[in-house]
Amino acid sequence: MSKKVRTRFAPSPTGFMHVGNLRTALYEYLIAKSLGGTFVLRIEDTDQERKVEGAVDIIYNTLRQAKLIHDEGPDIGGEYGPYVQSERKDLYLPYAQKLVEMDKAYYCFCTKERLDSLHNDSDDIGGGYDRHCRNLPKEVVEKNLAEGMPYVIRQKMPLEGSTTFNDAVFGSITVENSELQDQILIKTDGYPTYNFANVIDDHTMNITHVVRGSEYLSSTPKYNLLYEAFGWDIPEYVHLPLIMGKNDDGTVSKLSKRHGATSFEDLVKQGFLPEAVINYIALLGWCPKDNREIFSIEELVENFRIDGISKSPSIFDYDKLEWFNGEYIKALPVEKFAEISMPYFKKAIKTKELDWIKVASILQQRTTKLTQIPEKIEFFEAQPDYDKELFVNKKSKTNLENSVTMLKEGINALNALTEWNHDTIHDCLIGLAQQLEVKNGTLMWPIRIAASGMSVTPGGAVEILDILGKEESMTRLQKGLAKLS
RNA sequence: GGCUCGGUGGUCAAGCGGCUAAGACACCGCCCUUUCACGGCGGUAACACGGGUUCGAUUCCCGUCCGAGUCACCA
Repeated sequence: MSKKVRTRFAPSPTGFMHVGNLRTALYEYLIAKSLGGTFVLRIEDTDQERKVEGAVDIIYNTLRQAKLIHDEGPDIGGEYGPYVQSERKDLYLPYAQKLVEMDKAYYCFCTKERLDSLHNDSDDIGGGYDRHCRNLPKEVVEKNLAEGMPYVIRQKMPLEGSTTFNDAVFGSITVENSELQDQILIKTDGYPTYNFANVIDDHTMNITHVVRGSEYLSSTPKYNLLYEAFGWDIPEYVHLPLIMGKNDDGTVSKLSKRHGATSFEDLVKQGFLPEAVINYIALLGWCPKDNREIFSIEELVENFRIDGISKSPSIFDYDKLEWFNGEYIKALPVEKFAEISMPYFKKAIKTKELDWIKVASILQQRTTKLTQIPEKIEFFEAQPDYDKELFVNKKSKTNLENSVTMLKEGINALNALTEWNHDTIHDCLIGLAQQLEVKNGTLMWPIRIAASGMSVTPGGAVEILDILGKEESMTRLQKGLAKLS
């Protein structure tokens, strides 16, 4: 109850933001903010071989778009910097050496080749390191070191006993120490491994809640042993259930490329709104007591509770995401919707000058993904070559014969209009239907078909004529009439 | 394979010893309607299995089965 809550998001700059990662970031943010704490961004780039150019910018951009604003980080600083592990490189070795002094770690001079053969020899999986260097005489170690022989530093796991730790979502977990590998702490290149750097950084940065995917559950005892060796307080562990994808054969596995878009950027590219993505993944593994579904990031902060996190893995459901996206799209002011849709409008409409607000207003209620837009409106740009059978519709009571009449009458009536807008067109057509003593659909159907050339359109006949303008409308209606005669 | 974790409809999930086992997505039907959609109403569909504990188990314990994660000089 004493310490101020601090969580950290510690991604590796791999070049894209997996939704599982993003969800971890989200929960870290929510835990910190819901408890009045601090959210820290730390870049874990200890793997020099996997460095990707521009990857850090992707992290910043994603966090910004997702509205997960960090309080400390490489770009804004803070009192626990530096926040990039490669810039902290010199920090780790002394801790590892201290562990060696305490006999909790040791130098290992085994070559890559020896390790490889070790893995190959053991036919059953799980051979691991044979602890070859665990008890090298001190003189040998010093001699090797003096000769500049490459080395790693390994953690010296207890051979007996067991280690128990507590997790906020999974509860108490006990593992036999004999199961634990003498994992590497410092690599040959001098960089710490992820596991080691994590412990050192989390402690020196005063992190109170270690939040991460449940794939780390089995390595957590090793962390505990490290904390205990140093005599440090053990943080609160919060392991999150994994996000899975459904395979074609019905099995499930960790969400990956073959399941569809898995990165935040890809999702956005596919026409999903950042808010919708965040809202959806927030509910993947967490549930409020009242089972509400629509949450802004601020509302999530208000309602988030760690005990609402579930243990079982969940499958990423693109259908449900799409539903969320539709809800968010519908909730947008039409001007805003028009603005974010503009790139998609332009993709379909290259020459015509349309009233974008009107286009947006007929699209907004029926769009669940922005990428659906172009195909829905391309008929405004150019009419597709349609079959005259489209004029036949049972429900509207239209056929090839009466469509001719409807079109003729419609053209005459519309032609007489001096003002061309939604209301005048609407009143004109509705009035005409009454006058002809036919149901609205019987008149509207052929007109909509002639105007669009499509059986399914966003908006009805009136909206389409309005957007098309009088001149283009009349041309299309005449063409439709010609097609029928 | 060892170890660890998990198992409520197709999916996300509520439930935390007693309920006709919620809700949402998807699917189906009806209504609304100038198409589609939106919206409204309704429907199909679940406690993996076997033992205990208990007056009573979806809920607690054990076993089985199934699934996942992990066993790297990757994070």
